[in-house]
Amino acid sequence: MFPFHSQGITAYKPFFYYFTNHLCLSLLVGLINFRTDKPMECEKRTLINELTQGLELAKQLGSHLQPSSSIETRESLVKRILSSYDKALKLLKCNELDCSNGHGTADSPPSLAGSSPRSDGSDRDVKDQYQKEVFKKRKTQPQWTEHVQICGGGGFEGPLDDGFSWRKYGQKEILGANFPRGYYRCSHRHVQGCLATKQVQRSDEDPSILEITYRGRHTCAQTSYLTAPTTTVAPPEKEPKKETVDQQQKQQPEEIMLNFKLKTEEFETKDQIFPSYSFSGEDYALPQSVAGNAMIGGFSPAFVSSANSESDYFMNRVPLRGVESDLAEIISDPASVTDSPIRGLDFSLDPVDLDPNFSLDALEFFS
DNA sequence: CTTATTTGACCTGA
DNA sequence: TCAGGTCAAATAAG
Repeated sequence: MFPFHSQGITAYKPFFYYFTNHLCLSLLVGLINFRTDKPMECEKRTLINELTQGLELAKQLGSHLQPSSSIETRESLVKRILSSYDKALKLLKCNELDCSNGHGTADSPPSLAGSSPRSDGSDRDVKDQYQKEVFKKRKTQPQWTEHVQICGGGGFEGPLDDGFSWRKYGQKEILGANFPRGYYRCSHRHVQGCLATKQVQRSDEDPSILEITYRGRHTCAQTSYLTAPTTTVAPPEKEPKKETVDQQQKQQPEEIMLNFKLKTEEFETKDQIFPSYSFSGEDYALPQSVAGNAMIGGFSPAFVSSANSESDYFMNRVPLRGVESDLAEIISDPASVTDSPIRGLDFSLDPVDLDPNFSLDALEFFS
């Protein structure tokens, strides 16, 4: 899979520099253009964390260049680096798509207030129309898959607490799969018409790996963004202990490793991902503030805990029965009224002319 | 009582 | 026709 497998350490070194130079830089170009709108802080932090972790892992990779280091170790590091940068790229790419499509494009569902389920007449028509709209959108929504490996033990709440508020709406046995697939949608669907969904399925090959397929971007005003402190303590486990796959994942682990894979958002050319910038790569230094955000094991503590903070916990309690109560929640949340409901990243990817000797010290930009 | 999850039925697209 | 995705009544949990 990797060039150093067959050609040894010497062939591997350029590969390492390839990571540290080109990958980091192309992503940082996006970050440099990052506007600092407050609601974006969480995603910005996530992006920085991903890049920071990538850099740290690349450093580790550099220290494993000795022949004594195992290929497995190096391969693991490379995978994790790819994971970090893929995720960062995803954030950048998604935002770019959102910008080009216009932000508030999420259609709110037709009002379902007062319509009884599966009733006949016009209510049924409206409902069918909405459902068709959902199916239609499903095909056009961006889709990507994360592979999350869970290891260790502890209170990690896993992909169900990825900073967004999800509600499980179904579980299905999948043909040929050993484990059922769980279906989740954004808790704010009925309030704000957010059509983001995700599917969680345990891998057949390695049950410790969860394949999480996200569909659609959140167009809702996730209150976690508004209230997320940078460091919080997770509230006590509130989830019931049940024997479903998705429940089990919550009781696993405090350390996870992300194996992020883009499925549908392919980049057209390598140059898009790896522009031909060059700089002296090895001698980079992270500013303290950035390094302080470095993740341990995959998720930024800030990001993971943001959805678990006490304030968030209650802010995320979205009444799900009845539009009236949903509206009441919006009204009671000033930010929902005054802020744009769109929480997508808001930065540009305009081309930037870079000094060929550009150094990663430019990270100070973000401190 | 309120809210979240479960689960069988229904719907859609291939 | 069937597999996958979604809905919503029933049920569980707090």
